[in-house]
Amino acid sequence: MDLVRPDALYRQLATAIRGDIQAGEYPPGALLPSESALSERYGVSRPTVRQALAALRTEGLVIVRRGKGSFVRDAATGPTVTLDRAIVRSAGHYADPHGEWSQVEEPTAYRTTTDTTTGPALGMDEGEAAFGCDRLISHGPTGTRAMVRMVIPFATADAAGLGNDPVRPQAELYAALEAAGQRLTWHESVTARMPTPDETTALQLPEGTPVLIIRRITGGNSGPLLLEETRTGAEAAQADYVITPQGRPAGRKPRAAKD
Amino acid sequence: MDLVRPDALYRQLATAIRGDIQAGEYPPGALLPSESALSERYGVSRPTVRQALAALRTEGLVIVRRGKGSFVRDAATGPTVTLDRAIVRSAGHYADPHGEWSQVEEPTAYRTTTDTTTGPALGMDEGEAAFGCDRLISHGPTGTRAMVRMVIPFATADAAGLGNDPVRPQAELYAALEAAGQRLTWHESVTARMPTPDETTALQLPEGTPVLIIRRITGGNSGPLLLEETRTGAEAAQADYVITPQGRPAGRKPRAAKD
DNA sequence: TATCATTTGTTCGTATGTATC
DNA sequence: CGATACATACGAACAAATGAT
Repeated sequence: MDLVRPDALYRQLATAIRGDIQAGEYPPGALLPSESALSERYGVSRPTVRQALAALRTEGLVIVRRGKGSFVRDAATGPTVTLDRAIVRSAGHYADPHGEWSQVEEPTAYRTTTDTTTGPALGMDEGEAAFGCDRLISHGPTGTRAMVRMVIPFATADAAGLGNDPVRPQAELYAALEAAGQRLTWHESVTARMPTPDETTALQLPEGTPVLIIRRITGGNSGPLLLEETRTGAEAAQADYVITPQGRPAGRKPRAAKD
Repeated sequence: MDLVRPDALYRQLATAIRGDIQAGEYPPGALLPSESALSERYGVSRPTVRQALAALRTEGLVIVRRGKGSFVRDAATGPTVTLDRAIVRSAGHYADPHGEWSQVEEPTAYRTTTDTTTGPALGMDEGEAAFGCDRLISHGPTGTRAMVRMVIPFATADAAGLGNDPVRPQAELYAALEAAGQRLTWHESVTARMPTPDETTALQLPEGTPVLIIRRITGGNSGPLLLEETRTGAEAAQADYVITPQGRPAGRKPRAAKD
C-alpha cells in the first residue's frame, strides 16, 4: 500500500484496491471494508475513498449498495444476464481477412497465474500457472486500436507442442491444436464497461466512451483450452455475427452505407 | 432552472445543463460557464457543480480540460471498425428458452419512417414507412431490464400476412416469414455506448454503466426483412455466442461457476 | 412495531496544487 | 508574471437505506 507516487491519491487507492481484488484478497461477491474503514486504514479522507470507489464502479469491478456496503462484482454468479444467441457452426478461424490490422508494439509474452476471472473461464482453479500474451494492434484504415490478450494454460501449450514460446498468431495456435487431435469449439461473449486508466491511454479512447470486450474461449475434447480477450473502444467498433441457414455460405452483408 | 424536485441537487443541475445543451443553448464545441459561474448562477456549491459535470462527463456529453473549461462534446462519430466473427449455419431462433423474460409494460406499436440508421440497415431509403414496436422487458431472476425495438417494413408485413397488427412475438414472426417461403438469414452486431437519460431511467441503470446494443437484421430471399434492436445495461448482461463443429450440438458451456 | 447502529448518499465550506492563457 | 479555471484533498454534517435488536 504505497501511496507515494506523484499521482492522485484516489487513483493510487483505486489501484491498490483493484490489485487486492485481482489478487483474490477480496473474492467475487465479497464485501469490501466500509468507506470509513478504508479511510482510516489508508489515512485518507472519506471523499477520497468515495472517489476511488466511484472509479472502480465505472470499471465494473465493484457494486455499491446503499446501507449495505461495497461488493466485488461477481460476473459469473452475480446478477448477470446472458442473452443466448443461436447455436452455430464455425466456418473459419479468428480472422483478419484483409490484413488490415498491424501491431503497434511488439507482443508482450509473460508467465502469469489465473485470477478470479480467467480461472473459472478456463475451468481451472485460481492461481494456476499459464502463459500470457498481450498485443496492441491498430486498424490501418481507421486508426482504431485494440488490445488482444491470450491466456494459454501450460497444459494446452504442452498439448500443442508450443514449448516455452507461445507467442504466435491465433490461426497457427488453432492449427497446432487441431493437429494434436483436438476438436475445437468456440464460445464467445460480448459485453462492455468503462475503461481503466490504462486502457484509456493504450487505446487512445476519447472521454466518455466504453470499451467493448469480446471474450473467446476455445474448447477442446475435454474442456477449455485457451482464452482470448479483445478490448477496443466501443465508439468505433462493433462485433459482427453472421448466421445463415445450413449449407449455404454467408451472402452479402445487409448494411449498405458502410464502406 | 427549477431546482426544486426531491432529487439530488447535482442531478437536477445536470438535468438543467443537459437540457440547455440539447436545446442548443450550448452547441457542440461550445464552452460552458466555469464551475464557479455555475455555482453562483444556481446557488449551489462548487463541489456540487463538479458532481453534476462529472455526471455529464460519464454520459459523454461534456469534455473538461484543465485550465480551460468544460466543453460540449462534439459527437463526431468517426468511421467504425467491424470485427467480423466467423459463423455459418443457424440452429435456432431468437430465443428465450427458459421463459425468464416478462413484459414490464404493454408493447407500444406505432408507424414510423426509416431514418439514416434503420434505412440503410434494411436496404431502404430514408423516410420510408414501416411498423415499429417497442417492448420493455425484465429478466425475472435478476431484475435486469432490456428494451427491444422492432422495425418491420410494410413490404415485410404484407409478405408475412401480418396486416396492420405487427405486434407479436419474434418466433411467430419468423415462422410466418418462413411459411411465406422466405429462407431466413440473420446478421447480428454488438456494440455499446453511454445511455441517454431516457435509457437510464427505463433500464434503471446505475451511473457510469454503458448500454449494450445488439442489432439483429433478419434477411430473406431478396434482402433484409426486419430489424430488431435490444438494449440493456452492460454491467449485467453479455451476448453469448456458441460455435461448435458441424453436426455436433453445443456442449456444456465452458464457464463453470455459473449454475 | 419501533428503535438503533452501521453504511452509503448528498451537500457544504475550505484550502492548495497545477495547467492555460 | 498574474488571473482564471480545473484537480485534488480534507473536514464536517445530515439524510436515507439497511439490518438487527
